[in-house]
Amino acid sequence: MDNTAVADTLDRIAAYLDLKGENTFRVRAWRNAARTVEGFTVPLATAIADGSLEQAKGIGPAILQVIVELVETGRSEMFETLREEVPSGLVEMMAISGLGVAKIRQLHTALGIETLPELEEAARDGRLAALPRFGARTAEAILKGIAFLRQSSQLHLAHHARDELNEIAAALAAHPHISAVYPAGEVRRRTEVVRDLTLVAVADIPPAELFRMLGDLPSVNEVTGTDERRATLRFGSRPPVQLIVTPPQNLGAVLVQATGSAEHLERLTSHATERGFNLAGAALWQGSRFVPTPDEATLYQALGLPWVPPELRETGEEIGRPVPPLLERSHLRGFLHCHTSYSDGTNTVAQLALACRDAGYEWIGITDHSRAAAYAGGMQPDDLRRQWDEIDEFNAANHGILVLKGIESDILADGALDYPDDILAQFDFLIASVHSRFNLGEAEMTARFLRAIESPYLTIIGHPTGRLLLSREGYAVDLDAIFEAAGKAGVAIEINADPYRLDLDWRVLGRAREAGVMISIGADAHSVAGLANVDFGVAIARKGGLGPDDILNCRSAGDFLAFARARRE
DNA sequence: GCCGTTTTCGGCCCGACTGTTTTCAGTCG
Repeated sequence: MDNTAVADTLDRIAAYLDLKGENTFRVRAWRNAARTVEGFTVPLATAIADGSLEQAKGIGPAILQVIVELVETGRSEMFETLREEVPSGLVEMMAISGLGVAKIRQLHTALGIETLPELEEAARDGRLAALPRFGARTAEAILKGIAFLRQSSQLHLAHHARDELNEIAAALAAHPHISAVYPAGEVRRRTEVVRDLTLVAVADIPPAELFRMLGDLPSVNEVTGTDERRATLRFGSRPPVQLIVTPPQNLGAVLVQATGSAEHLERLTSHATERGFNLAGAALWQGSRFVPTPDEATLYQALGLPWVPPELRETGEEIGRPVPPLLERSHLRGFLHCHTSYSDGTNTVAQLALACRDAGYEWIGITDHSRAAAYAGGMQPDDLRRQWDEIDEFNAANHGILVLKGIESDILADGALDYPDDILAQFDFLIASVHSRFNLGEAEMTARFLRAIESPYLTIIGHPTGRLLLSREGYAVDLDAIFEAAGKAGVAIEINADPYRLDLDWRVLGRAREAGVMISIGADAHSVAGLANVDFGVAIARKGGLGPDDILNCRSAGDFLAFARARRE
């Protein structure tokens, strides 16, 4: 079992214990252990062997034993027992906003509710609202929550979808008749959520024959919906994957069509038709002449068009336009937005800094939570002084990366930042984010941001809408008003690269740029493993058409500091 | 369940809002 699966299982154990009414600190211990496991950048088997797992904070004998069992055998006695004791529907209900374990337990005991459909029925027929401390509004909120959950369950977060596809692609690539496998669809276009998992395989035998052979593999549960070149495969309990098979001479045409979007393809097809081509099937034809397209560039070229990077294939308007210079990971010189063990991260300043150095960054901005974020171990003034001393000491030792002193300050309800100015003045830069009071009206929320922007110490606005993909809508806020104010004030706005956020949305990046806003890529890393988030931030910037000149992290440390200081003078 | 020590138990993450009550339990970040 890999690290992610182990972390998921630990979280699930925590949920079961919680639902059983266990001590909350015991529950929290399992949740914390899941976060610790996520923070490991080496496979857990390695961490078990070299003793580093045992040494890790939050991993005691009981949890260690379960992790070892999971890694070695893929299952856990404790987990299996819990799974039999607690109905799985109750765990699903924990994802409904407004429903916590206490209420779920009450529903279970009082009404015998064990599944989402049963919950929905009780919310509709009035039984739920009649319970003590429930009511009509709660029933309403739960129905909305169920609807949201249903919708979300059809979708995958980008990083989950990518991991699924990569694993299956690797397995398929080992097949003797498959020479290459490419992720396609939304995963390749780097959308923030993904509906369909699509792979393109290049094979040297007819698709039907290949599908038959794949169907005989023990890891493949099901091959369905077969037409002449596509089938839906199910590997074990994983979500279904659409596999499209092509000979090498049509790879370009097939990959373009498998990648989409529908709007891009529609425009591309009509462009082809106007020029006497036909792109409807699995290949490109010019009249009755077959046009080989061994890669995508050949296809676009045949149609007299520049190749379009997959991230930009959305509205169709990108066709025929020159491709703008797009951001690449290698352009980034600075790493921004990370949490250390001073607040809710799992690694030290030095561990994060050295990992960033090894990943090729020149500088890193440390941004732990400010004091109002008590739930996340927000920093008291004493903590700040200790961290600043630690950073000074680290920088004095010349480790080959510069550490900057930052903070992720809460934006309080009235728009004030979370420390007095004399403390704010001592940071090299500031990220400021909203972490509470989400349900102000749009006008009040917007005013809150505008007031924060007035502070000369603010450098970057963090995760501007507060959305959590597939679990929480962003709060109501006038983004364009914020763009305008930030652009004028010289305040940057973050693309939060946490794959659960990806906030700003790529669809609004063009408007931010037009308003003169600098964009920063904020990893929101809570461990060394979180450094990998940056890849998602880069993808979102590219989808929004942004290049290195638009991105604050592409500056040298000196230029970044000058950007922050310019506001204070 | 884990941690840390003035070690083998006591403390661990807390403050504010929401919908329900009519004083507060439950949820959230």
